[in-house]
Amino acid sequence: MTTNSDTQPAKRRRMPRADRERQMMAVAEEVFVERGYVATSMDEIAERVGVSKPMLYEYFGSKEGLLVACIRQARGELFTATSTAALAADGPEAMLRSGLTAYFRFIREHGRSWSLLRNEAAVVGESAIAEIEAGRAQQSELIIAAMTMFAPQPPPLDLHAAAEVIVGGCEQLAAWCEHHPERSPEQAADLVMQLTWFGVARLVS
Amino acid sequence: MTTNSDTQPAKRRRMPRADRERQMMAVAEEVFVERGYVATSMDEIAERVGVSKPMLYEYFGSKEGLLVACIRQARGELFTATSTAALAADGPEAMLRSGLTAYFRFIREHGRSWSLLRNEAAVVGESAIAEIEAGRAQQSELIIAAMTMFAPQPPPLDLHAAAEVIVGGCEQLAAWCEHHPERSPEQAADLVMQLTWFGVARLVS
DNA sequence: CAGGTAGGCTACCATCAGTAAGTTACCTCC
DNA sequence: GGAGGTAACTTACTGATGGTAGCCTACCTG
Repeated sequence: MTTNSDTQPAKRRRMPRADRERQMMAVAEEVFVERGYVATSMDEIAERVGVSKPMLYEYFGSKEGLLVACIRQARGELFTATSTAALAADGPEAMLRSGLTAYFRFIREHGRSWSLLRNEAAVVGESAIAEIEAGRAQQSELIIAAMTMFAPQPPPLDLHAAAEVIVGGCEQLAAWCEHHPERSPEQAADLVMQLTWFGVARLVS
Repeated sequence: MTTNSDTQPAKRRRMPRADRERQMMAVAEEVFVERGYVATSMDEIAERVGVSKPMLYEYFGSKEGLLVACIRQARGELFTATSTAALAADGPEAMLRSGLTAYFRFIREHGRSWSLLRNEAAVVGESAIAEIEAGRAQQSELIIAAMTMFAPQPPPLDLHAAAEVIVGGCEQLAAWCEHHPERSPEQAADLVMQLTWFGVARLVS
């Protein structure tokens, strides 16, 4: 059952490291989401990949390392989505709105895996938390950069703090939206704009 | 070493269940914060309490149960702090500001344990996440209640969403403030007010 | 002081993260 | 087309740890 040996060509083939790593991460993300980090065993991931456990350790070092790799990839995708959207807009208000919209769209599409990875990270220890925090910092700095782009003076410390509030607020709002699917990503972005734009505009005026 | 039997009076004494539970939770919170949830063993908690492992299972059912109990207690304390502060103020703006200030003060004082418990929760599975979410919902409903108190019509759905944003934003800002100790709880509360009050006021007008 | 009960213990199991040491498919270079 | 090096891969194990079964005993009540 595990090895599909009914047709001879499907024998487990060797695979270049990069490909195998991608495959492992895809399977790992799936299983982590399905079972949760603690309840997931490395043996199960290995079995689903069709490979033996030491390979996972060869490539990712530890269970935590595997989780961190999954998080890092997800965060890279999220950052690509938001920064692309933001940079395509003109003017600070449009940039913030575009970035927010892209954010809520991304979360809606990758919602399950994203929230799981975000949540499960903390249990692991230092490195996974650090990875999550790095993701938030990335989003926060994107906001700061976009806002500062039109207000050349160095950003006030309050802008950093405000960016943190927005990032945290969006995260929570995205989670809330999962239970309120009638709210579209655009509406969510609009609400954050209505709630905070007045305050942000004053900081970058 | 484990049993301090050098002086005869210090023999391990039996203790009523409620007291023992409190003691266990205090020790567990300490160890969870110190090591992180995954790296903490029930044997270690039991040893520090001065009791054997099955007692922990007798009282809390599982490692997860113990964590959930710790989180629930912390969340109760936080809610007491914020709701007391908010209800002592008059007028929606003062209420929100008081609640926020109390929140950031509480986090600053119980910061380590709070963030750890919050973070570590997710790794466990359903019930710990649920506990954390319940805490956020509690704060969010407090905000809604305080705002609605002066705007008798039923709260618009946007107010719910806005409350979620504020709760999430405060959480993130509190974490950020740990790395920026020059910012006082009052300043943090003030920043959130400046950033969001305009938007909130429009919802409850 | 009998004796019930709640608090407590020892000793164990099953699972799972992580590792050591060996095997083999595939590619390269003669 | 074969030698042989290397990277992919395996089997078989260990130690730690969450969780449990079954027994013991301190303390209180009568």
